[in-house]
Order: sequence, then structure tokens, then C-alpha cells
Amino acid sequence: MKFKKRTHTCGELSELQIGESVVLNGWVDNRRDLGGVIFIDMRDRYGITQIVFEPTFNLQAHEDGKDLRSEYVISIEGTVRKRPEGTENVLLSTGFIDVMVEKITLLNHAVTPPFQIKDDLDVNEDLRLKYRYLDLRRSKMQKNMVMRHKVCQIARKYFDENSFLEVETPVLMKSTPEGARDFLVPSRLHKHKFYALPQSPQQYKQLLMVSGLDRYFQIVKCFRDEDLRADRQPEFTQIDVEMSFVDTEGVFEIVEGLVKQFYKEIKNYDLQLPLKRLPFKDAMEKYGSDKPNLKFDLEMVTLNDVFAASEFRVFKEAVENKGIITSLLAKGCGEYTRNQLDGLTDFVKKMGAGGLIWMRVKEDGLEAPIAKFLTDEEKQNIIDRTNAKPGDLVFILSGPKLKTLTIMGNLRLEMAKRMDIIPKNDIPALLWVTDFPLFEWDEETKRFYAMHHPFTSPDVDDIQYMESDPGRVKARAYDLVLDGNEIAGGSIRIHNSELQKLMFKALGISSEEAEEKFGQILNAFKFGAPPHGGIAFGLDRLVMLFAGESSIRDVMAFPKTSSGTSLMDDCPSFVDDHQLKDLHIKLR
RNA sequence: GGGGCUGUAGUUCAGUUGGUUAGAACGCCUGCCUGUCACGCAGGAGGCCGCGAGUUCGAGUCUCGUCGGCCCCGCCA
Repeated sequence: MKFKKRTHTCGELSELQIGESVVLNGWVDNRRDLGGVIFIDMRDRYGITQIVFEPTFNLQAHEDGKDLRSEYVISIEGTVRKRPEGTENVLLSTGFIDVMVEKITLLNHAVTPPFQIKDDLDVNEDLRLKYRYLDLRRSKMQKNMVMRHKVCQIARKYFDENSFLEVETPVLMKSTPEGARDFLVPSRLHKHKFYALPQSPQQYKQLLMVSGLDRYFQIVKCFRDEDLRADRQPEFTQIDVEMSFVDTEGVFEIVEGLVKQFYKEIKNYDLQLPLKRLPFKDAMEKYGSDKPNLKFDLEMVTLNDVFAASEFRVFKEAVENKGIITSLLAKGCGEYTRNQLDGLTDFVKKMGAGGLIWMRVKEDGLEAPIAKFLTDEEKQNIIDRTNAKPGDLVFILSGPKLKTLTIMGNLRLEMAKRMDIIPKNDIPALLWVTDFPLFEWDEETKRFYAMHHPFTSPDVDDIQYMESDPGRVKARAYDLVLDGNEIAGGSIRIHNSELQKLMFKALGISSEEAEEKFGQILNAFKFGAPPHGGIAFGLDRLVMLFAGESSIRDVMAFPKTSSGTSLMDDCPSFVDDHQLKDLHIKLR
């Protein structure tokens, strides 16, 4: 089919081109046939231009224009004309001109789409996902794709300017059962053996440091076979970074520079550096989260000392079991009904809390179901420590430390929503969470796991406790948190094979097992590994937050459903028997 | 693995206590209309009420199961 190359896109014509002959290619967006004259909004990625079919201007074009329908693909030749006085559309950048059509070429028909290609139309997400290629025609989705592209380009430019090399790492690699579940790929050439898709290029980027590449980055797909969430997909993209001869400060400096650049170019916002830092312990105790949302002012207060000698059984147990008693002050919520309080009790119980203690603050003190178990001094201390005023509500939770703090942290977020104290402005609440524990105790398997990953360096002062008291060892690990979302995480790594062996030992991994699973990295470290560290951004999450979306699906071109399927191409799917035979796989 | 929400024209939804022929808006089709831009006006087509059992004289509505979607907890080094 013959058609002319476009002279302009649908987003760029203005009064500057009045009188010019132009060619536009694009889609029929909206059609307004007034009988004597037909207006069509012609759409492409760049915008919308109104084209006009008028019989007095061109009789044949007007005849042809009658047959056009939504989403037809067309090429038109015409003349740019200033719109008549009073018919300008100020909502469109091209709204001061029309293109009077002289010739129209129909490039393709289109059946009526399953949903209208409009931004303000509510469509169920499953339908959008099934027809993702149509969903992506909507300008909102195109804006998101453009923003994602911009974030990548800003990162590439920034890293390039700072001497980072973009290096590709393998997608087929060895399975490392520490951490998330791997996606496995069966090997045809090697019977009964499997590749794994990377959860992150962690080991490769460390090996690149051993190679002396000094500064590496990669915008890279990662895969984790875990249950999904609004901000979690089985395959996702990281901006992966690693640097040699740096400590925590060196990583922070580079990352903060990048984040500043993001805000400058995407939000036109001047981010003040350095960013706030908060040790993990404080984050947990004040906000009940390792990714605290500091957009609003609401802090938890630990009350263990207040109840150190309490006779109230619940508190007494918490103190004796080295648990925690934490409180949250809900200002002005003293009038909450019993029904509301029961709802909040259910809320915390669902997360595993034994119950929720609440106290209404009155002029003459505390009113609460548990008041009779507390001394006057304890009551007064609660008021003083939480800074409660009459009309307020105090929540108290007690139990095992991390679990209880986490539940209170969720209650904090819930109360912030109910109290409507989360500002809707664009000012980012960015901070570093630092000093994570190196190890995390797992009740189920009764052993320590690496909280970050097994290559994370311990705090130098804590190495002495790695065997005797692993729980108190702090890691040189850090997360970057934006408005309550973890957008990046990293650490200074171990670069010494002896320390790495000690780490594996502390994790209960035998030297044989370590050799088998991580032999390459232990071996590499013997050959002069430089001190190094790095970080990885969750690109999807970052773009989601920049775009103001609440799901990363809306910033991914072809995402999966929350059960990990693709409604568009219907995967995962069954495969032919001969494929399985090639792979030496028998299904049960 | 657990909890919650959800499924009715192409789309978004309404549908009363279980009761006649399941409605609205948008979209689609036809006709009229020369300055619309959510064009307007007139007319029309369009339904396996996700699927399967059950209760009932009678089920979109009640019960059970099942499939899909969304959100959360666990999980996510």
C-alpha cells in the first residue's frame, strides 16, 4: 500500500505551519460527522490533531471520510489552516489549527475495540491485560512508558558520566537456593540439570569488581518465583549498580546524585542532599517498618520501661520474654466507637496480634478496659510518654519484638489513612534506612538467614560476635525508602574469602556446601578482590511512584496477573510431549 | 498456605423480600445535520446474569462447589 512519509506527528503542528501542506499518519481517535463537515481527531504517540473533511474543500476526501471509524489507521495529506475565530480548543496543544484534508489513504481497518481508547474510562484490569496492546494506546499508559524510558535514560547518562560501564550478565545461571525461589530452566544437553533465572545479578557484578571493571551498572531483568502483590511481579527490572574502593558513604554519594537528577528532570524538583538516615532499630521502634513512610508525622513510643514492674499479665510476659510494649497515639480519636475499635482489633489480630489494647484519654485520666490492672503511676506515665491529651486515643500492643512492631507499624499506616493525615503533595519523603541486622532468625527452620544476602559485609566492630551472638551483628546494608516504599537496597560486600567463609559458617552452611554453591566467588576472592559495594533500584516501583500509580503493572508494558499468568498470550501453558522428551522431563 | 472483595449487553454499572418481557449510560449500526471537539437529534441491534450442581412451583437474586480477576497476611537473600 502506497502512502506518503509523514511530515509531522499528530502532536506538533501549530500556528507556525499555517498554509503548509502536510502529511500525517495515525489512528482515528474520535469522529464527529456533522453531515456537511466531518471532524476527526487523529492520534499518534505524540498527540492529537483535528483533521477536517469539507466537501467544498475536497469532495472526494469528504466522501472517503464518511467511512472512517474508530481505530482505523490512516494517512492524510492536507493543508494546515488556522481555526475560525471562537472554535479553538485550548485543551489541545494543536488546538489552534486544523488540517484540511485533500487526500486520505486508508492503511488498515479496525474492528470495534473491546473498550474505548480513552483515559477517563474505567475498564476492568483483566480486560485491559487481555488486550494490552490496545490498553497501551491510551495516552496515560503511553505517558507511563515515556516516563519509564526517561528514568532509564537519565540513569544511563548519569552513570556514563560517572565512569560506570554497562555490562550484561547471564540470564541462564546456577540456581542458588538461598533467598527467593528460583525460576528453573531445564537443560536439554545436560540430562536432569537445570539453569536458574537470576533473582539478581549479585554474584556476577561482584565478580566484575574482582575483574577490575571498577564501576558497573545494568538495567536488568530479574526473576523471583514468589507470590505477587501490587508492587511485585515475577519478572521485574532493576537498575543494578556496583562500585569498587568505596564504603557506605561512597555508594550514598553516587546514589543521591542520581536521585537528585531524577527529581530535577522528572519532577522539576530540587532535592536537598544529603538524605536523612535512620538506623533500622529506630525505624522499627518509631515507625514499625524497615521502610517507614515519613510523609506524615506519627510515631510509635516504646513503653517497656513504664511497665518494667507491671503486674498486668500481658505486659509482664512481654517484659520477661524480652518482647516489646509499643504504643501509638491517635490524636483526636478519643470518640472512636466500640465498633470502630473492634474493627481495628480485628485488623491487628489478622496479622497475628493477640489483641489490641486501647485507652481513651479523658480530662481526669485514662478510660480503658485494662485500666483496673494498671497503677496510677503507670497510667500517668503512659500519658506523659505518648504526650497524650484529652480527646486522644492510645493504642498499645505487646509481644515478640519485630512482629509486634511490624503490626503496630501497619496500624500506624491504617490510622494515618483513617485520620486523613497523609499529605497529598509531591514532596518526597526520602531516607536511608541503615544498620540492618546481618542475620535474621527463622522460627520454622530454627536457623539464622542472611537478612540481605550472604555476601553482605558485617559491621567491622561486630565481626567478633558472628559466631557467639549472630543476632547482634549489624550489616553494612542500606535501603533507600521513598514515601514508605523500598526503592533501592544494597550493601558493602565481603571481599575477603576468609570472612566470606565465616559468614557461611554462621549461616550453617558447611564448607563443602559453600564450595559447591558459591565456589566461584570464594575462589575469585583469593585473587585480589577489591573492597566493593553497591545497590539495586527497583525500576518498576520507582517509575510507579514517579507516575503516581498504585500498581507496577501500570508502568510495565506486558505485566502478569497477580497469579503470575499472562491473560494476553495465556502463559504459562502446557507444552508438547516431544518438547518434554527432549528435556528428559516426565509429568506426574 | 490463609483472609477479604469481585464476576449481569461490547464497556461501566443498577437490578427491591426469590415472582410478568433483566434496565441505564457510554459504545456499535442506520438516517438527518457545514464548526464540532463528551457534537446534536431520531431510530435500531445487542444478554448462557463466569461455569456446574442444589433448594424451590419459580433463581441474576438463596446454598454448595468450581474457574477467573483485584487487594492484603505469610513468603519476597
